[in-house]
Amino acid sequence: MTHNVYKSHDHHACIHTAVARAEALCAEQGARLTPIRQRVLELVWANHKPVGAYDLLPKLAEEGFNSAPPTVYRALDFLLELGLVHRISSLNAFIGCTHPGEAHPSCFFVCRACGKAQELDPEQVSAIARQAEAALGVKVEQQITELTGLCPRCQAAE
Amino acid sequence: MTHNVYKSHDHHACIHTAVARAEALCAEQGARLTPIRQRVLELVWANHKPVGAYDLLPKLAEEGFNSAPPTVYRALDFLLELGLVHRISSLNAFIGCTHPGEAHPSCFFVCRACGKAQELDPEQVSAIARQAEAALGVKVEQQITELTGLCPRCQAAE
DNA sequence: CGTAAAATTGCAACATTATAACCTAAGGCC
DNA sequence: GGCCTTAGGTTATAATGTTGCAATTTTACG
Repeated sequence: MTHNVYKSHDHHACIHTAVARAEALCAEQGARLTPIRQRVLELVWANHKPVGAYDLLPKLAEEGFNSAPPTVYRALDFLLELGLVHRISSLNAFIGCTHPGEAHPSCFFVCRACGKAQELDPEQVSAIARQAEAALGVKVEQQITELTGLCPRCQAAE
Repeated sequence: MTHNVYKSHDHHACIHTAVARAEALCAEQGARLTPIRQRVLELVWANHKPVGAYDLLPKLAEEGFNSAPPTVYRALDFLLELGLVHRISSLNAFIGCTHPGEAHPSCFFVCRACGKAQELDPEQVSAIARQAEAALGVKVEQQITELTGLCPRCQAAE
């Protein structure tokens, strides 16, 4: 686990790092990190909380970007494709990936009180896939794990 | 793993068992398995494929049940509450639980070709929760794991 | 029983999330 | 420049899920 979002940290650096990694990955893959795509990535990284596609629309509009649903979904699809963001299915929301570039399952803990999401070590999650493959003969192509509960701070606050 | 949905089996028995377990669980908990709720459970168990809420509406209508969205969502909420069905978030769909009554995380493999879903042993999934709790100090309340890929039959067919 | 409270259902409208279809504009390449 | 591919703009619509309230049924209990 590279980082713990429930501890205080220089969040500006998180955003900066995410953009730098995106630029590097796009250069490597011959993909274009256009202004809309970059801005959507930054907005997804605005805090460590999963963000809905429709939450992004007004923010893009404020900044003079086009902001119809297809615009933001296309940007999100692009970022998902490159592994720069993950989708949290149980929330219909999106969150920045902390280690893009390496193929890995999506595995998050989301605090139900403060909403912050922490990406988890995918090793154990991959083990589930390997076991399913061994037990059933299936071939796993994608997998997600989503945990919900209370982060340390919100447990204390209750 | 109690059962492998990718092998041929007497599926009529699956439905029958599911209803019998539901009746027992409701009796135990003082909950009411009304006609709508029972029929929704049966329809969810119609095959081993996750079913969307809106897929159920016309089937209920055919049989003379009321079939507005709230009707089916209320029935599904009831069944979820008792752990008789699980929700597959990545598909916006619902599927019968193979071992209701025991609190356990939702963990499924879904074949992207035939659509059949197999519930998996939750032990490894619970281990992920325990590790997250140890590493981050969080308290896990709910968790889901969803694997996608190809079942043995569909691998052979490709 | 009989009545009050609780649970369930019917119903209409609406909110949220996501996609389709079709066209225009911009960038890459010979 | 001319051609192709990718990206973005625009409108409409599909798919999924919820709210609020009234009517009804069931249960609890004296």
